[in-house]
Parts: sequence; structure tokens; C-alpha cells
Amino acid sequence: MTCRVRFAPSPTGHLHIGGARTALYNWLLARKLGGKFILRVEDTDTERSTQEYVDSIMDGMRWLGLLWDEGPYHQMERMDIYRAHVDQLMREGNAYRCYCTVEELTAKREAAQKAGQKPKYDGTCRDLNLQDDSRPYVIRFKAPTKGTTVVHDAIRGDIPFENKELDDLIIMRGNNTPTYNFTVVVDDVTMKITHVIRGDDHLNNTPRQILMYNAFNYPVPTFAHLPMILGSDKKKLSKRHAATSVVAYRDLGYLPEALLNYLARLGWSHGDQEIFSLMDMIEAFDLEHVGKSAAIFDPDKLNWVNQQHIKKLGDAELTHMCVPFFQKEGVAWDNQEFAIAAVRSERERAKTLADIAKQCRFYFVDQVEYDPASVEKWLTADGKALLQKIHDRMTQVEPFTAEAIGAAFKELVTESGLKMVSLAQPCRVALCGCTVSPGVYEVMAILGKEKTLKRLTAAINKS
RNA sequence: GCUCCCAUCGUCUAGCGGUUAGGACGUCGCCCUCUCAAGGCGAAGAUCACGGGUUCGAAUCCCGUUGGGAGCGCCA
Repeated sequence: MTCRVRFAPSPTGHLHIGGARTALYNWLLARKLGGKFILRVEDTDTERSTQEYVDSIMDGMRWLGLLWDEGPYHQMERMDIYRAHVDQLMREGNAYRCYCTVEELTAKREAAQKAGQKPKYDGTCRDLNLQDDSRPYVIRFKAPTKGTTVVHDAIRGDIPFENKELDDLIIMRGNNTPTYNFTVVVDDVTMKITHVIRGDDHLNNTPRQILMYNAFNYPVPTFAHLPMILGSDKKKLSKRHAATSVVAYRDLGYLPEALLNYLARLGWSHGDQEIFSLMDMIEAFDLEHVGKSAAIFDPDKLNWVNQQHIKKLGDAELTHMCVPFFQKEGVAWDNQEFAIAAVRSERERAKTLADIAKQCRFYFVDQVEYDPASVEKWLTADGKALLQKIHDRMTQVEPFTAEAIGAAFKELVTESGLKMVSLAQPCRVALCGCTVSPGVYEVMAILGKEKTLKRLTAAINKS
């Protein structure tokens, strides 16, 4: 049997970190086993589902590269299928009409809570066999009250549940739309899903779903419940801890492969390996090494992983990927070689693509933007006097390469009897506006003699 | 309240009866060095939540306790 997995988000929000990881694990398993990855939109909650979120979720998945082989299927377009399955259950006596009102149910639930009982449906309409079409009703699944249902979970092992703990859940609402625990079973069955990989908030729903598989006499898929992802305070991940939408990470300058790498390792391991390419992940991924406990999202480690992936890119490719971030900085260029050289010089100082663009700004501006503190410290009278010497010496350097510049610079240092820093720092401020940058020889070489001399002069004349 | 899940350095984790409990992020120090990074080296950091068992031997197996989380919707 070929592997068929699905990612089934409900379009009531953007694709978030947790959802992205669930999608990733499903996708990885499908790729590894040569199976199919199916996208299914669970939109039966018509109150909260929107097309904007459907689009947003798909955008997120496309950016990450988690492309689906089938779908998107929309549950709202599958009503006939659900209807037929409800009819079958009714026919076979595995479902019944319930005329209890929302008010009655709420009251019972509250009473049960108060009495310290588990607030489950009391079965009022279970054996009444009512057929009154004039009053509103819902349809409930008639679950067995005795016996044990065991969930075979690929991550947690066998988990037994007493059927008496479960109740008859609503499968069809008063407005004739089906509910989640029912549609998920019907869909997974009719879509021939072999592995259900989802968040462990669904673990408690699983036995009731298995009961429905049994009622239909359908084979039960393999289940795998993933632990939650938490914020730094061990609370549910929210906008306080991380971006709500994964596409926000794109805009922050993270590489999709890096985010995937980080997410893969958050809850799954492969020995001591930390850095994975997409191919590495597909080859190494397995459900056996998925952890059981919740994990805290760590932005610092994400940064490091992103940096590792940036390192693997070629200069030209990296420069190309930075283009949107340069645009955001208001930087444009006509000289591609110059841009690549700039990026090459800054890349190892960056955690994100946005960092690269920001740090490269100074190469492209006409007027250096000075950092006041740096100016105060280094563009002193003494500093300017040194800059004048540097300026004069640089006019003689030919060809204007980093190597030649370095040689000239060292001569100046020797002649002045000062330390290298005393010359390099004023020079750096003159060239870049601040005290942090690539090596000054390299910066000068990239800028070229003309711009270098111009910037040195500007700094000398700065009031 | 009831049911279920979970528990190894601050964080992600390795471990699947015998290890000086390993790696990574972060932190700190040293080296490199024109700054910052990167890189190299090193350090601190875990009584393996706690208490009982089983065993010659337990982070690993069993039971309990505590602590966290989830579910108990005409949400998904």
C-alpha cells in the first residue's frame, strides 16, 4: 500500500509555526516513502473560515516548498459524501436523531461540571428513535458504551481508552453541516489516508474516531501525534514568542530550507546532526525518532540554523535572494559585480538576508550615514589628521586591490608608530559610518579608489 | 472534576539495562585579528522531576507522587 498523508488545516488563521511543522512531517514522510501528500481544507466552520486564510496558508506552504500532490480538497464541496455516510450510519443503527436543545445541553454540561463529573452527553435521545421532522435536531453517533478502544500511536505506543469515558458526539449539526470528528474520518477513509500525522491536541479525539472507523468497517490508519510547540514561557506559542504566520519569516530574511531544518529538528532528531538539506531530511526522517514532549521555540537557534544555510549559498545566488531586502532598504544597483562583492564581504556577519541588505547599505549610498558615537570616538582632530595621511597614500596605490592597499596601510602604521586600530577605525568610520564592517582594505577595494578617496575627504572635512 | 499525554544541562536533543550521561544553540574565557563576525580551542551548565520497587547493575523496565499540557463544543 502506498503511503498517503494529508495536511488538513482549517482556514481560520494563517499558517503558523506548529502547522508548518505538522505539514513538514507529513510531507517528509510522503517524500521518503514515495507516497502522496494531500492538502485538505477543513472549512466546515463557516463562521470562521475565510478564503483569505486559505490563500494565506497555501502561500506559506508554497514558500516553504511543501507542495502538495493532491488537492486542495474543500470539505464544503464534499457534502454529498458526508450525507451518504450519515445515511449509512442511520440505516445501520449507528446514529440517531437528537432533539436536545443547545440550552438543555449547556445546562447539563454545567451541572455535570459542578457535580465533578465529566461533562459528556447523557444519552437522552439515544434510544428514543425519534423521527419528528417538524422540530430541529442533530445527528449523533451511537458509540459503544462498553469495551476498550486502543489507539496505536507510532510515537507513543498503544494507548487504551475505556469506551464508557466516551460519549455520543454530534456528527451532523442542526444546520445540516457535518462536524469535525466525523468529516475527518470520512475524508481520511475516502482519501485512503494511510498515516494520520497531527498535533497531539487530537489524541483524545482519536478513540472516538476509531469507533467510527469500526462502525463503517473501514481499516484504521496509522496515527502519529506530535507534541506541541511552546513559547519561551512554556505557554502556547503566540505572537509574543514568534511570528504568527510563517510568511513573516520570509519577510524577516529567513531561508525556507533553514526554517524547515529548524522545525524538523524541533521534536525530531537524527543522532547529532543539526544541519540538513531538504534531501538530507527526506532521507533521514522517520516517525520513530520524533520526540514525545513539547518543545520550546528558540529564535536564537533558528538564527544560527539560518546562518548555516546562508553559508552554503554561492555569492551570486545569495545576492539574488537578497534583492527584495535591498529594495526594502531603498537600494538599487546597475553593477551586478559590485553588488556581489558587497554581499560577499558582509555575508558571514549576517544571520538573515535582511541583515545582509542592511549591512551592505553603506556601499551604495552617496553620502555616508555616520553613527554619532563612532564619529565622536574616532573622527577626532587626530583621527582626521591620520585620515589625511591615509588619503594621500591611497592616491598612490595602484592597482587598487585589497592586497596593495594593505601593504600601503601597513607602511603607514609603521611610519606613524601607532597601532593598526588607530588608523583602521577612523578609516572605517569614514568609509562605512560606523565601527563595524568588513576589513577596511576589502571595503576600499570594493568601493574603488574614487569613492574611497571621496569618503576619506568627506570625513576629514566633516564638522 | 474526569480521561489521556508528557518529564535528561537555560533551550533543542542523543541515550533504547553496564557511558567519565554525548552533541547543538545560547552564555563565558582564550586564540586568530584593523572593528564586528566567522573559525579554532576550552569552561561553566543535568543529584537524568521526586519516591518506591525489579535487577548483580537503572536516565533506561514497573508502580506511585508531584509538576506541566491536552481533551471533555451544533470549533477544528
